[in-house]
Amino acid sequence: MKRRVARLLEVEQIDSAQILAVTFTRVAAEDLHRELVSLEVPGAGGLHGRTLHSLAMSILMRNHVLAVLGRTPRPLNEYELEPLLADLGNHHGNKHARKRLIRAYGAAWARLQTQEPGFARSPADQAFADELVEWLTLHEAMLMDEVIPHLFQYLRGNPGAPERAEYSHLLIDEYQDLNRAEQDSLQFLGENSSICIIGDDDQSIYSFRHAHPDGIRHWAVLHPTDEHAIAECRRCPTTVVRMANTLIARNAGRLGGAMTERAANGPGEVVVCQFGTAEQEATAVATKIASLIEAGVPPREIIVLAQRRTFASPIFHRLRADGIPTKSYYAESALDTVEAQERFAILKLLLNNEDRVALRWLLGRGHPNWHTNPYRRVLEHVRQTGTSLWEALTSLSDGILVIPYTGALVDRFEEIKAELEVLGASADFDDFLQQWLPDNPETELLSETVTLCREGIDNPADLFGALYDAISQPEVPLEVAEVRVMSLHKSKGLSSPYVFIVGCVEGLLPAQLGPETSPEDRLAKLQEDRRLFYVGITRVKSDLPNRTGYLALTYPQTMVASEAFSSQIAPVRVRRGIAYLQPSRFLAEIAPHAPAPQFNSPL
DNA sequence: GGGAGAGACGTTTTT
DNA sequence: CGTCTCTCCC
Repeated sequence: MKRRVARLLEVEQIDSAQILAVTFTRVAAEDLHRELVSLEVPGAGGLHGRTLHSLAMSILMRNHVLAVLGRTPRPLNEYELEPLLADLGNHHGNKHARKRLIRAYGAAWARLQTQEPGFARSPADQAFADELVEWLTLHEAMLMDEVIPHLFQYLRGNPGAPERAEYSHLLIDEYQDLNRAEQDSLQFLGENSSICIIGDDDQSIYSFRHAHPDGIRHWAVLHPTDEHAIAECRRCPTTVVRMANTLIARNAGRLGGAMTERAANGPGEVVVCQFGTAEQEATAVATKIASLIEAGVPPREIIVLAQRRTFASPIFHRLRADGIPTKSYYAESALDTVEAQERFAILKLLLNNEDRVALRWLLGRGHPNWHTNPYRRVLEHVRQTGTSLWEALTSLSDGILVIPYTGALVDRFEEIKAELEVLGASADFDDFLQQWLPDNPETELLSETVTLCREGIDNPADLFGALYDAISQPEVPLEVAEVRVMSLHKSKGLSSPYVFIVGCVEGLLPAQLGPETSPEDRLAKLQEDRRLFYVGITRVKSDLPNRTGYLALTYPQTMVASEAFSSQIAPVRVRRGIAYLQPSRFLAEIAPHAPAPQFNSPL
């Protein structure tokens, strides 16, 4: 991608404004920009990689699309989904089903690669969408996921949109991770351009957001294409390439064939080891990492991949305890506790009484059903009279307005209002901070974030802005110095000379599926999990001349049953609180090229 | 609105 | 296995 951009700029003399480079993540976008700058090609520094979401948002804002629809670009925080889900009511199915519907709506209802995006596929879907949009409109907010459906509708409905003719060259990275709505939106943006897509169907691992490998597989069938296959695996040791080839060969409909080994990389070292318990597994991994570091391996060259937090945490804590610099990518968000969420909501409401989502969250907080019924009554009044939520509640509180069965809600409102008054009366910013966020172990992470971004800030509005950015768009350091502990999903795009994959057990890799899952879905998910494992093992890098690459695949025989259940790992059987596990079938699949498994031995 | 009891759920993840 | 969610009833 980088080299193509360089060629367009340098050889073909294309204006950088005519080139659109789209990436899946913010990190990839920053990465691309950094690489382009380092190329020292004239104009390359002016080209920024963009995520599809940021591009969508700027197109929608530029064209006042949301304003015309009566929508407000106030994004919902993750935790603010709770009252929304409660208010939507269970005639749409249980909470789980409602979440799934929100996700499908965010994919513009194209759940499958073969489905055309843009319209609900059933009256039930449509009814759900109507209710969802009504709630969001009334609460003057939107879901992050709505950006794509809105972009798609805008581009489809406006054949004359300037954006459809803005670019002469489109470059799209990680194409296999895009769902149909995203693919089709990009198709509109590039309808008069040369399009270059980059991706690997064997690394498609985002079906939960309705991205399927068939998207990239069908590309060349639908568009005249000049294909460039990259067959040689330049990164991995030869043993790993062989393992990966036999593994992925079991998947159907693949675009490419086997990867070619690069003999110069050397065979590498692969270890497969079973442990009696998950605890022993964690200890062995941590011990091996400690000895590697002892031997002079820089911590940043070691990654530990765990598909569940429950496998990641003990290793992370053990390494930390040993004084080894370690970073967990499962790290908690500052808004993980209800207490922190409440502080954040109070701040939002203090800055804007009309922040209806914050107010709705605060009104329902702590109640099993979020006070759905009384809230619905108040909302009905707001809807009919066109007053604001804050005004309606103030009138109720003052007794000017009477709505039956809303007593508990009004009591709660008065508490909130009283707290806002106290905060509004604080003497100065320090006093305000003390009042707003008193010391509390439950809000410790939020306090830390406040400390981090407090510099130069002397009012609540700026504090909120800085906090919001710090929480929703955390800085990703370009250079890490630590051992990294992360999920297989997060590891995509990384490579490292030392890779540990822990918890390689059946029921996790591949994952357990619900009893209702259809045979086709089962097969599709099995193949996706196989790709996930494939992504994991191919993170190993031969870093010659020093290192030929090390991969450890480990799995426990038993683990604490409650942990297995709470992290959706299907045990073979459970006895006295202990879950018994079987090795991942993927280990059997790579067996022809992998070493024989060891038991309880040092790695 | 609250309590009791039955039943479902829990994960990975991007913007 | 432990907790949350849902339904039913008062």
